[in-house]
Amino acid sequence: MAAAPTPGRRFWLVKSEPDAFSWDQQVERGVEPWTGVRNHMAKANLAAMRIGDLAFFYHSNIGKQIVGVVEVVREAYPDPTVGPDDPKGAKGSPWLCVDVQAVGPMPKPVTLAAIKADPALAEIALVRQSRLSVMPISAEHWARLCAMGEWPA
DNA sequence: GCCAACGTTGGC
DNA sequence: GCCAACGTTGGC
Repeated sequence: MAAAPTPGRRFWLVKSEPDAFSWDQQVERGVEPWTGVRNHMAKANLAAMRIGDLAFFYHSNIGKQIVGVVEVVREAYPDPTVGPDDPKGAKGSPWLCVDVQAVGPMPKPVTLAAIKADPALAEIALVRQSRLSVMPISAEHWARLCAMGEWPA
């Protein structure tokens, strides 16, 4: 069961529309570059990720639930999907991506409805900033969400 | 399909 | 630098 979190390890949540990139695809590929983030706050969060950090994999729009856990295996580097004619990529610093590896599926996916129904989770960014696609999760919230999902580690 | 939230763009 | 218009995201 859950030992104390590794010191220094931080926790995140990343969103993907399963139509575009799903948990099943993440599992098939193992390691996958997390690309396409075009929001400065989300970019700052990518830049803060360290190898060994863990993130919930959340399906937005379809499912609206946490379906798995991934681990950061490569820290932030320039997003190769930014084209030279990308209006957002052309100016200023490049957009970033990280590589993540599937760790395992959430035994019991944690739905947005369940998260919203839990007063202890009322402050998480998933609820408060619904449009942010990469966000930090506190150790306390991580533990609670893991418990809700019956995550074995 | 609608709408709220919110980031971006462009006129001034 | 302000702010209205517009586009996008994502929940409902």
